Amino acid sequence: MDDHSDQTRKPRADAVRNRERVLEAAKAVFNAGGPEASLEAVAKRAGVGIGTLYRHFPTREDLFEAVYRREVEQLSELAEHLRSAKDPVEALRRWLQSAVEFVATKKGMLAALALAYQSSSELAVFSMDRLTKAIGSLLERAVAAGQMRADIVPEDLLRAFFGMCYMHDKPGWQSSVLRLLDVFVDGLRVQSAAKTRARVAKPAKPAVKRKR
Amino acid sequence: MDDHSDQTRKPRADAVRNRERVLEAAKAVFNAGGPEASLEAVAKRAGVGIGTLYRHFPTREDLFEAVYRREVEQLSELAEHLRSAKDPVEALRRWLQSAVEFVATKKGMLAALALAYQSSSELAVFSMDRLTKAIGSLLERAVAAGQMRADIVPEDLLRAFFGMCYMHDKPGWQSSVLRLLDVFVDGLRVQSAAKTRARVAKPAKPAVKRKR
Amino acid sequence: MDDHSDQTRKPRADAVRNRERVLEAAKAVFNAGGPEASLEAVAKRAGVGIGTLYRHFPTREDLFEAVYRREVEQLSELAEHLRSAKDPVEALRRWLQSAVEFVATKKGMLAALALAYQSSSELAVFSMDRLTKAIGSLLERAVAAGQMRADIVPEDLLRAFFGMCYMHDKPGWQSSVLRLLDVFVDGLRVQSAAKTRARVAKPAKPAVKRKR
Amino acid sequence: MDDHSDQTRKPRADAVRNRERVLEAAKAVFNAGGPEASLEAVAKRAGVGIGTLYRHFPTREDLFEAVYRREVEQLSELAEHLRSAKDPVEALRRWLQSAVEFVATKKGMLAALALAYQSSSELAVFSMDRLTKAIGSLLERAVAAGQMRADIVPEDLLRAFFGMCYMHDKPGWQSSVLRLLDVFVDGLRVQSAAKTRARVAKPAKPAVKRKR
DNA sequence: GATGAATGAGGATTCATTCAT
DNA sequence: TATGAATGAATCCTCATTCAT
Repeated sequence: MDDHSDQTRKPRADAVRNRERVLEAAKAVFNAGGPEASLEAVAKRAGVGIGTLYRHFPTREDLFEAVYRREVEQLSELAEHLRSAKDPVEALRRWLQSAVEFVATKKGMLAALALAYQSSSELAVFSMDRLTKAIGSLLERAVAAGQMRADIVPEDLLRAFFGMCYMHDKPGWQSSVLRLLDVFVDGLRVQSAAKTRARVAKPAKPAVKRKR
Repeated sequence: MDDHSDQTRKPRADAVRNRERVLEAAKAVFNAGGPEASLEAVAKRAGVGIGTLYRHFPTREDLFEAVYRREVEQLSELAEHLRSAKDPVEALRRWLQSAVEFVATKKGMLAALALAYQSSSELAVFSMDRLTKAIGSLLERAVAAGQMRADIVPEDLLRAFFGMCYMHDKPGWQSSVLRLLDVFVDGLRVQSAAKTRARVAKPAKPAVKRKR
Repeated sequence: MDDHSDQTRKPRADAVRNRERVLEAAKAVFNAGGPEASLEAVAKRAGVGIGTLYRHFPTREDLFEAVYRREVEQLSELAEHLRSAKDPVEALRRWLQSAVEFVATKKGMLAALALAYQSSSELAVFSMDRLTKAIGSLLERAVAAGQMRADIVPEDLLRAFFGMCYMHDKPGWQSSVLRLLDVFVDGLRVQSAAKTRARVAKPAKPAVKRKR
Repeated sequence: MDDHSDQTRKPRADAVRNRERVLEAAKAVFNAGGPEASLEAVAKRAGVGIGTLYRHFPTREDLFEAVYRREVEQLSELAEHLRSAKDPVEALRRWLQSAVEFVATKKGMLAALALAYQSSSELAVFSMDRLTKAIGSLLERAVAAGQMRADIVPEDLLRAFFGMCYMHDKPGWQSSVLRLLDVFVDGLRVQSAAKTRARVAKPAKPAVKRKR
């Protein structure tokens, strides 16, 4: 085959390395300085020229995309694993807890979530969609099982989670958020048998009604 | 005291007027463009020279301070009014609800809260202190009455409230936040059969009354 | 009257000076480096900060405008003076000669003319219009007097003049252009019967054959 | 001669092909975007890597050279053909007319001519030399035949021609230039006494006919 | 006190050119 | 040889901030 028809020749080793470096640097820098951070700072931290950064990611959005998309996917996959858990309420609780961990580790996560709420870029739409579906599937199960109130939509939960995590600067924020999520999930539970009965007396199963 | 030694003599009329104008403009501009907004934009909107703005508020922080401090105080005072309410849990719930309203109206509020969490400026310290005390007093009563879990500190609540409000861009955010706060307060309640019964028994509609 | 209502307070002395400096520098720099020249080079040559340049002329076009508009007007006025000359052909010849001088002195002129032909900015339209009218009035008189061929429009003349001047780099270009314009005006003259006859006598029709 | 010492051995087939591609692309790109056009744009259009372009043409000038030299030669050869024409004045007129056509078709021509005047690169020197000789030979004949004024040098003519063509953007530029060249050649003709007399004779007001 | 001019640092972006593969 | 990645200089433009009037 002719060289010219070979569209995807082996990517050059240094190119791959640099791409990776830039991504790493971008995570760190966007984290520290927010999404407005200087691209030159990213390049410098990555140890590459600014031109190299631009070659790999022609626009700021492209860089965002590359940094955050995978993180969103991982969080989404986590939800899928948890769908097989026995207790649906606990599954949701665990997802939220794991998500906190996730945010703590791969901090870029937060920016991705913020993006999902604030912007309307392609990435934001993707993120919102993906996460909404992830939480939605967990929520739905719990509601269908009659263990959770039906008036909370996935977007609400996403907002709550995101919001609680958002200010993750102060030391100890993790335990604070974990406490809050705990309270929150408690609030979501359909309350005690008596309560439940009372509520069951009413129509019940409104979950199906949601547009889903 | 002699007039000449009086440091704060009659402030010139136009100076007062300009100060007010700048404050108004700053609220509007920071609201629209975030706290990074251009100070020249503020001056222009206020109809004064940039130099005038700087005379009144030598640093960006000073301007923030002047814009937001009063808003924080108002929110704090609200808590004091609610201390006299009968049901301490409902008092807290109502404070949170009112705070949402507050944020919806005087949007600068959010910036003030964000500041409280993120920065460590004088204003931030002041805000944090003030709001923590406000929420703390409500929380304390409810805990003391045995109606609320004791493992949540005021800072947690502040974070939860702030976080939930933070993404106030999408239309309908208010009702979303109100739903979430409702769930949250439910989660805060000490769960006892008696209480539950009581709830069902009594009219107890404050939360239910909202359109939900 | 209140300061606020005084829209055009006396322009600050240094501001005026700087504006003038920038204009001077711009003329020189655009001349040397063409219209693509760096604005920072202009600022540097003017001895002002780049910000100052931008304050006075927010866009590159604004600067062009300020630099060239007046030159075009002067050239136009020259045509008006010449309308009162006795011999219309000589008036046109003199205008062209003076224009060469003009170009030699205020070299920015050339750029203005180039602009008139190439771009379609407001300035270009203005220039084209103004110069077309200027030449047109001279041309018209000569044609009306039966001393000049009628198949040449002002735009043609403008192009000829502009073109001949365009390469004004080599030493001695002025005399070259003056010679050429002389030839050109000769060619514009209505040719006597005798000459015409002579020409017709010979075969020599290639030029006549063209659509003309 | 030994194959090994032969500096210009079989040029690799693809190398030849690429060279040609680059040249074609360069013509097109320089035409569209002027001589400042991006070399990467050229490479992209040629479908080769930027490195390949540089291998074939180490400097921008080299590329210019390769693109334009042949065009200049063609124009020069045209002059030689016309030397055998009967009427020397008409020969010159026809050369100029053909040159306009040439410029219209192979637009790169203009750039070559511009180069000849503005720069002093090797190519410019070559072009200037070649074209000066070409025009010079035609001019000389006409002057020698007593049909043309003797005070115009080849460089003058070149300048006139080049200048008139230079702004070849507007639609209809060709006919405008052809008209102008016609006038110009008329002006070059040696004028006779008889001619002048005749001129005064006619009153002629065709001026009114122009659209004005 | 008010004004707005001046300044320059900072950050985005584009390309010519060199070099590793 | 061909490729395209890497580099950084050059330029544009925006503001925060200081100062002359």
